[in-house]
Amino acid sequence: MVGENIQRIRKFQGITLHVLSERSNVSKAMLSQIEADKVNPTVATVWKIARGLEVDIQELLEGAREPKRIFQHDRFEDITTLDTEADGVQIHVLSPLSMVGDLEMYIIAFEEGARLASEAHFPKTEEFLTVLEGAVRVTAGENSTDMKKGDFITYHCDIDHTIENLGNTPAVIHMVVRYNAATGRI
Amino acid sequence: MVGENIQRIRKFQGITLHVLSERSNVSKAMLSQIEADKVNPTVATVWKIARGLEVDIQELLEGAREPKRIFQHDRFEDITTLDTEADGVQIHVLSPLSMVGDLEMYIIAFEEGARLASEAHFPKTEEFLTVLEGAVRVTAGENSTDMKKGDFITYHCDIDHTIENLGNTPAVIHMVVRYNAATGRI
DNA sequence: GAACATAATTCATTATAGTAAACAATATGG
DNA sequence: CCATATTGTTTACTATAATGAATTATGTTC
Repeated sequence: MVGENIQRIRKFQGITLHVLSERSNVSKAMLSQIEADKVNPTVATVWKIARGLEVDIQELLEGAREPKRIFQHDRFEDITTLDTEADGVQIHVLSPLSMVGDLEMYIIAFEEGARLASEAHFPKTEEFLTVLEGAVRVTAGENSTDMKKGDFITYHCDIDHTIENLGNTPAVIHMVVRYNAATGRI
Repeated sequence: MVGENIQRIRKFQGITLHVLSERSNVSKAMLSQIEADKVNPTVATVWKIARGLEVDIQELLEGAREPKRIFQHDRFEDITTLDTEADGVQIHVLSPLSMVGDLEMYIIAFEEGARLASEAHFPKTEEFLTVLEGAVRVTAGENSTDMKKGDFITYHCDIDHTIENLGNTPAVIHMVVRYNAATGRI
């Protein structure tokens, strides 16, 4: 997976293994083997390659998931049994009452460990979430994503979803909820 | 650096090297050496550790990384977003290109004295502005309002309008623009 | 402070990441 | 065609990542 990303970016930039080797100080033999997924590079090597390609290391690691990711069952149970509804979560409604059911905007603050669980909204409802401070984990269905300050995510929320602050500092997010009342939008 | 992050998160979770070793399938000897920065782990090993800690691998590799933007509709997919800067105004586009002309979201940073002037948008276009840091003055037509951190305003912007930072500190706002394209929506 | 338990570090060994150099494959030109 | 670069792969070797077992440190309880 890492190899595919490296090769894709290298080919896109139109540079050879030799050039990338010079720019990254990684031998072209190693680059060849990494791209062919024959070896298991160290983080230091991937760092060098990322610098040589002038991309962020996450660009190279994206999609590089471990084959089998299993949910830790004990932890999952812990989370589901917590009854922290609006406990440690402060919701600040920005949008006026006239917009309820249309387009709603909030500032939401999470204390350490706080979580906000939402049941499925009406069909085609979308949420737009921007992290203003700290970090949160957003889980919608089976998908789960960790986000930091400055990160943005949008997702359909016609399934149950949760937002939780796993860090050791308060987290603040900006949330926009749009209720797509049978609009013909994409 | 990776070692520091791993140890910090492990200590925060209150688990031992032995437990993390079981959860990650990485020997505690290796974990010890990685935390002490005595070795140079492979990405596969760091992946296993990240899974054991239930964090994203970027959490472990990060020093200070650029904010990442995620666009998730039904599944995770990447988007391209634009960043423009001119005259002390930095515009950070959050929403994906697929939403242009529909619902757009931005983080906009103003240096001291900077101002952003917008011509009239299409009819019935609305803007929703939240001040995240500092203070700004919003002028639409003859109306003018001063806003500070935490304030929220919504206004129709089918006339020229400007946003300016009159203070002596940088200002940051969150902006939502909705183009009401003759929809039957309220 | 001896005895016990638990946590983290070192030690000895194996597996493999990483390199330089040789090799193979693909052009480009005369 | 042959010669000569240019690009990517394979080989031979060295450095070191990774492991399990032994060792040292850190508590706890009697």
